Amino acid sequence: MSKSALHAVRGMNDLFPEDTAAWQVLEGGLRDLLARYDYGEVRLPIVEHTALFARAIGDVTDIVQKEMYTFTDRNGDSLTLRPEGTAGCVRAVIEQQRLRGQTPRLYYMGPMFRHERPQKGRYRQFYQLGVEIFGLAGPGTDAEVIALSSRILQTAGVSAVLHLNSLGSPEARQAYREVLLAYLPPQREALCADCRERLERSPLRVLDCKVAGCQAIAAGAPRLRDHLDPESAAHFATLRHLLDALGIPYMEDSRLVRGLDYYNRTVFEWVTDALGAQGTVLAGGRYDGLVEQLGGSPTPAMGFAVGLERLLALQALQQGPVLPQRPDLFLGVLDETALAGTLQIAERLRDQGVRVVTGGPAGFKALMKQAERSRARCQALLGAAQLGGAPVLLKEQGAGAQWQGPMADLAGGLIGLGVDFRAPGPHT
RNA sequence: GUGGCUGUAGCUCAGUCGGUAGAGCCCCGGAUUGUGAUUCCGGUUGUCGUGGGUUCGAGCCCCAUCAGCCACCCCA
Repeated sequence: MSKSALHAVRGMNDLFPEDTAAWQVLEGGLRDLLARYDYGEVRLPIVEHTALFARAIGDVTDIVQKEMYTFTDRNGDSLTLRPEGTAGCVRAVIEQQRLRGQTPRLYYMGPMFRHERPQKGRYRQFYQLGVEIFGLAGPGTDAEVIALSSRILQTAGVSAVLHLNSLGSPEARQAYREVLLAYLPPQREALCADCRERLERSPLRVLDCKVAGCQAIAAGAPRLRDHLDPESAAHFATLRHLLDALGIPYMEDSRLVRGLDYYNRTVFEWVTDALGAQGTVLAGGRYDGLVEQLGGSPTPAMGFAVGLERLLALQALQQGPVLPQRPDLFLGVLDETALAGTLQIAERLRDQGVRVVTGGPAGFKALMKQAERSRARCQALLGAAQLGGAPVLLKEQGAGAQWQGPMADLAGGLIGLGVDFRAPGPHT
């Protein structure tokens, strides 16, 4: 395809009702769930000043170095399409003074942008649910947040494995980094090319390299959990105890190191092997230093993000497809002269909550086909005769149950056929 | 950013040695029919991803490019 105005930008997808049905059901379920944990929605800008992401995420991370959609606006400011949500959310709570003696529990759902090569489970515009809680430092918060993350997967009807680790305090992490830098360089030649790079930038990442040779070296490396500061070790121990008490199984994964710089202490990921290479469905952790780093007063915080495409992909795999809602009634117009009357009837039925789709004017057979394609529960065809008072034949599609009566009683006919349009829907 | 595979009708795909574009499904109209099936008749399927090049002639060969898929990297 040529790079024309008629093509969506690479890695950015169009979603039609076949797809959005599952999205809407999921989003509705997630909002209900979040309300039960007393999280409130924030709607934040999709664009922020570039410097915010550089400062929050870390200058040397891949996201900042090569994945951001950055542009200069008409004022000459450097702006960036958000590659993740935490930075903007932290900026907002500082700027809007939400941290004075308060402990906001916030969530957001929306698109994020990263300029990466698209593949399964990875897109340049992708959607995340992000959850953030501020002002609470205790392990009970970590446990509750992880419990919430577990319920999110449960709400989607999805199963995955929880990986859990503690990065300790920044100081402990720095000290451990030194330990690693004493252990790894002598074996430099045995490491893969990528890991030799990592030695400079991010030695902790060598630990979760997939190359066999590196894994062997990583297995013999000093472990982070043996180098935690006492407070972090106690925090982590309590957290594990609480998770046990909540009945949430986890896998301690000492090689779990999140990619963003701002994490400390608890980090966790829900991982599946069913989605190919992009197995992380939900991930997050504690970031006690970030608020202060961005100019706020010192405030502990934690949060996580769920990749909605990945969650839905896993759901489709484990639960099957979610079908769009079916209309209750297809109303076909047989004669041009019946058009106005049919539209009036349709409007009246919609007043009563019936999901109505109309078709025509068209020939008899064409209407039957349209009715079938509409997936409506029931169908009725109206011509001049029916509008003139002749009985209307209401049929349940597929099943064959029928009702016959005056046009004004169509709603009653639907009820007679077991179509309960009066049940409150999710949006009433 | 790197690599492998793939782009032909709305969908699934054929297309031989380089010789004017095909099938099935779907869709539309009609016949038959008991208000949708079956059967039958007829009809539209199209920038062969795009742009160049070679050639008398390119869906096919060459180059470039775009897109999709998968993996690396990284991440949700």
